[in-house]
Amino acid sequence: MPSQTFFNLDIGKQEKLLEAAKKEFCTVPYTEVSINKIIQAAEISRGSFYTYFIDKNDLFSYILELNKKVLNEMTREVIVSCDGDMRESFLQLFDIFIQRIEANQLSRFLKNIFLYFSIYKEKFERPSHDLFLYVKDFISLKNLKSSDLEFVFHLFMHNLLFGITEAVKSANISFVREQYRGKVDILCYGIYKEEK
Amino acid sequence: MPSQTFFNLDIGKQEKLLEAAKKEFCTVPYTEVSINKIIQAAEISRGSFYTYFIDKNDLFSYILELNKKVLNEMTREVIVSCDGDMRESFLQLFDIFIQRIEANQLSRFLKNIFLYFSIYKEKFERPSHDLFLYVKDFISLKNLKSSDLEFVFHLFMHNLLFGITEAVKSANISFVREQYRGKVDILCYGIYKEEK
DNA sequence: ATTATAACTGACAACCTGTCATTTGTCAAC
DNA sequence: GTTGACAAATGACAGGTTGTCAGTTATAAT
Repeated sequence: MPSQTFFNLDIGKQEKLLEAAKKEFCTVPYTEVSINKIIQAAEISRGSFYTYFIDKNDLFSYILELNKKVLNEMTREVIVSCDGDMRESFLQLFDIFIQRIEANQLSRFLKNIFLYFSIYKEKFERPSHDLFLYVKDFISLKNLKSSDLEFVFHLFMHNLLFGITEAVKSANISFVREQYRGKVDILCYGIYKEEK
Repeated sequence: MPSQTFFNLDIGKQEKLLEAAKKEFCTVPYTEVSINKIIQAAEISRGSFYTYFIDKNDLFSYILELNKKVLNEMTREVIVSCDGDMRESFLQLFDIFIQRIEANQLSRFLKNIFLYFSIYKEKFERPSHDLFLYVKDFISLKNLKSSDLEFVFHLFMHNLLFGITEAVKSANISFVREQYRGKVDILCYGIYKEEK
């Protein structure tokens, strides 16, 4: 979160900095983002920057926060308009995003977040993909509905990784284990009571 | 991948470098890993390092690769021993990992990868958690089995983010859209044909 | 006009990475 | 034993980074 000093600035100056930052975050991946570049573009001194924000991550989180509000609001609205039905909500949410992408209403910054997210995902999903290729012929299709097997495999892996992570962190392993097993069954049998 | 020069080194020297690197990767998060520290610990010169590996990521990928083989092999074995049944396989995989964690057989490096993964996850799942709190009261439970609602919400969000990411990247949006809708139904109705 | 407070500055120390001209080691051939 | 050729190792260097802090400037209030 920015310091009070930052909020004391006149809006123009605040926005100039935020715009410069957004531009930089959109141009290069997170690790390569240079505070030098940002302060040059925003025409402020190094010292000033560090009175506003703790570090790069603080700045990034703040920009994310600004966008999050809009997204949160939108998500809630969609869910309400769908009478709380998750399936319908998430089908609609996707379409709304697609529409915005096509209409170019999705800010460059958000697009970049998604692409950044995608690089991040790749780092963890590429291994998962390799593993899938390595084992897929051994997976029995007997009990499975015909569905996107790789996707399903990723869900299971995702869940497994998450479970192990929790286990590494947690003291109460048997609790983590029960949670894990419950989630496996959600994946197997779904979350909806009846078929459509 | 390391250069041929690296493989020409005698095994002792190779391992000394890899051990130093592992230690460093286990001590600080990826971005803070310092090649300086590694070469000091491994007692090699800066120039040598750069003839062995392209950069930090190259080194990291290689160490990951060394571990991956073992994990891939294990996964396949478990799947085969479960006659290809995914549910049973993933239940067992978790238990095997837990066992290794408890027996301290899981290398410090792998543990750190999981913890590192967890920091990463947090960055993307924290927002999702906040969002969940923001909308959960509006979600209708009518059609849902009683199950871990937050987990389910994460799965939907995960899927949505992935779908949007694909849409941002892809040219064929209607294909991405169909895939997405299929996945939503997998989440809703599960992947197994019959209830247990 | 004086003072107190808030905001700003840029030089600085302490790091980092990747390069490259040069030195050192090794081994085969003469 | 000497030479030459190639592989490997070196560390100083250029050009970057971040975060700090003592000093300066602006603003507002008495």
